[in-house]
Amino acid sequence: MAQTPRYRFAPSPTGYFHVGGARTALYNWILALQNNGVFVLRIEDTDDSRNNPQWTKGILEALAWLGIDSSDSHFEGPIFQSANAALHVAAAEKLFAQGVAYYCDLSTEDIQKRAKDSGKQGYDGHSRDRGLGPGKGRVLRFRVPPGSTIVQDEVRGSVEFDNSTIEDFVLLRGNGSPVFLLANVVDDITQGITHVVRAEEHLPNAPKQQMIWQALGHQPPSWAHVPVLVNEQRKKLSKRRDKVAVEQYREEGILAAAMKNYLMTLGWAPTGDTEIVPFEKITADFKLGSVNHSPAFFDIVKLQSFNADYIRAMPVGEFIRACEPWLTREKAPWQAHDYDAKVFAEIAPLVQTRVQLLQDVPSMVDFLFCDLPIIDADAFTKAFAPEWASLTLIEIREGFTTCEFTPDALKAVVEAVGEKHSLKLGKLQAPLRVAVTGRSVGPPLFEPIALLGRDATLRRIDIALAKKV
RNA sequence: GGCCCCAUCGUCUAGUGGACUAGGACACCACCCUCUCAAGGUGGCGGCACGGGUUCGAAUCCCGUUGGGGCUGCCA
Repeated sequence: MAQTPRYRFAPSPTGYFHVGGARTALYNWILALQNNGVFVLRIEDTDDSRNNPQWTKGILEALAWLGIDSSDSHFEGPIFQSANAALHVAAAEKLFAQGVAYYCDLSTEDIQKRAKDSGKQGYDGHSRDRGLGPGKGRVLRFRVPPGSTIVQDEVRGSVEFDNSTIEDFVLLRGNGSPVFLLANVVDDITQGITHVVRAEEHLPNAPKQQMIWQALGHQPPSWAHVPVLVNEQRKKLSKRRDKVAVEQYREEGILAAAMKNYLMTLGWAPTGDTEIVPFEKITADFKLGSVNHSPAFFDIVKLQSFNADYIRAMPVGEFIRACEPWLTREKAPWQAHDYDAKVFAEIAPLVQTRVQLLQDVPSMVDFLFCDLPIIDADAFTKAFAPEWASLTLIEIREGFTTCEFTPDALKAVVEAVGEKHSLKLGKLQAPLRVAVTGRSVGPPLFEPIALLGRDATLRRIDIALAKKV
């Protein structure tokens, strides 16, 4: 008797894939995995002029990046809503035939005028009993019955709506096309959806849609409205104002695992005192009933912290592979033929603990692959300000010409110069670091210098000294 | 305005009437470690919106106030 639970994620392809959408998709996906159900991906591409196939492709790619795609047997789709237009219209006609819906010929302006005259907001049911048939410019409206509608919500409990506060809403536009409210329900019915898990902004739609389900002769699904994600102003995340594109975070070098983990800590938390946990634990622990009721701030700083944690936890080999797109693409700050994967592999462990985003990697190693380092002027000035700077660097250069070119030997040379001048290594290395790497901060110095080789190192020191004098 | 939802450190959360001196994480600060920067370690700062109930006992239950949010389209 227990039927397979069927969840769905139904984005409309009107822009970049939103992190809030990703979170909703994740919830549905996890629930489907957990209950051995099905995750239906439905692209709601009906008639909106904003739709574009490019966005659909983006959604598919972003979901796949998060591990949600047809390679898993729980996945079904994508189904395109536009392909089912005939079913939507048929359902509308059925509702009209039943008398549950009626046509109305009032224009938006007419309705506004009537509302203004009567002092009441919204549509007043003017055409309820006018017996109008279908016609050009006429919309089909749902006849909201008296009484009240109770929505049983898995995260909020039961929510009651007084039907008198719900106006007779539109089902079919004047041009005959179905609106979201209808198309969404008809698709859910025909696709056998049993659980609707979506963002809280849809809660006011739930009573209307529940009435459509019932009028069409079906048991409504189990509803769950999860809190929205907000920005620092506590407003719902918007594509216009906020940085919400999943694709963009991916481009910056956020790891899918970090994104998934972080998203799941918004409005919910895994059991125990640790929030960075394997996805398997999240899948095992997650419960709709324990989802928070209030909006959550999407904190990019914390996301990045999660990401840094995930980066550090990677085996080095995996880290090196993950960095590759940022090192070999045309955006890399060096000539392709100057890049040496072997050299990068050598210092990779040193950069791994120093980046939050994969896109931060190139600037940490560029001095190894560019002919000459990109000198940071401020850092240079500051490093060479002390009177001992040039003097000690000349002595270090002396040592470098003859010493063994290994990290330990190089360090010994610098330490010896330091002892002679009573300077700590921390201070003394500053001019050397800027001369060789162009910056005052970066990975430990002597390993990269050894990698760079004697000739290149001496040349950089000479150039810095010449510039100074 | 109307309808609906919500309210624990700055932020994300744990907490489901006694184990709460309210726990963890991010951020911030200090110290330790250290060739810079990180990482790591230790410690610190910081919260139950307010007012009434109920109860032997309330962050937890009820009511009110205040504050925030969502919706209010022939968008989805």
